[in-house]
Amino acid sequence: MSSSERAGFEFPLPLLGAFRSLIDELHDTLAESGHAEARPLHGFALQAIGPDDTTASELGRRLGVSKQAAAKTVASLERVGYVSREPDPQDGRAVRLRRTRRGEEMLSLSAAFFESYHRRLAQDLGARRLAELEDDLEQVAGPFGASLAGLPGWMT
Amino acid sequence: MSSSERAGFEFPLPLLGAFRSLIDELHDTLAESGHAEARPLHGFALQAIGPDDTTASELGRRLGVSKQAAAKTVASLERVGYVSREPDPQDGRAVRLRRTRRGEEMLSLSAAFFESYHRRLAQDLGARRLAELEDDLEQVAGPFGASLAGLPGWMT
DNA sequence: CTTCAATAGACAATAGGGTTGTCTAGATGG
DNA sequence: CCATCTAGACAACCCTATTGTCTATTGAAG
Repeated sequence: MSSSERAGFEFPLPLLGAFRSLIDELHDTLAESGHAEARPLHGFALQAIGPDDTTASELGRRLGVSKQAAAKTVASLERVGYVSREPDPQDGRAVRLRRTRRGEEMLSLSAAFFESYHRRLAQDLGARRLAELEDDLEQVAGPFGASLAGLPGWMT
Repeated sequence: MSSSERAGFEFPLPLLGAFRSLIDELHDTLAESGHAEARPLHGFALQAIGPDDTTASELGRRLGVSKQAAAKTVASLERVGYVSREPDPQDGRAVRLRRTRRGEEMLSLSAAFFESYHRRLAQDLGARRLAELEDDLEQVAGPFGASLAGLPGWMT
């Protein structure tokens, strides 16, 4: 019944708020587990890199940013020890990126947090409501559901 | 039944994706209505300014950023003609910000878009599902539901 | 084998937006 | 009247994004 009172105006902010509170909570948890330097972008970039080797250019394409921007993200990842860079034996131009053990650990901790968060939601909302929430969100998100191309700077 | 298959991992992206696709669609619509220069930040800032006069410092407090950052946002708003600046007759230090007619028009167009988007969702999801979606999102968002303090730069 | 287009990545310049620190002018209360 | 607070301007600096330019290497076509 609350929705009949709600204006269309009030729909977007909770979407963003839910995302932010979720990610903020994740990084609080990560910080308590020895990953205080982790930034939200790191997790997304590490996932985009994937379990196998990649190049900075390819990462840029996956994230939808320029290769220069990707290179800077990689520099940040390397600085905190989440990614290693080694020359490509096959291609003299390329530098192969690989997630380090610490990078993998960060992703594992994130996955564990998301699972726990998910279980908490199932308790708070009920399994059916959570299932419907996820279905509806995917429908609303559409093809953007899995991309975060050029998020920083997107508002401005 | 799809949620039983879903990992906790897959929850955050649709939240962000839904928000982005919504805002992107809004700005496509705005661009077609003669507001091509409008940026997402403008809408949020104009709403924070409110229908009455405000100062840049107050805007900074409302958005949760420094007054210098707010001043730059105001400069951007003034550049595209969404806000006017006039000296405060009561307070010699202050500069009163006021939304211009064009700023109000941008907000009206946005409101109309959100209403239309909302109606479309009600059709696609059904009124009950939409109501539940909104309730659940607000619960998940928690106190962050209405704030966008320091969004740019938050990821990094 | 040589030439030439495409690619990886580095470097520089530029554009924003964020922050803190400093400064002046005006408001305010003891 | 003076001490303190506030608004806003200005500067310096950090960070990320962009485009443009450059070298080195690859790979394919002549």
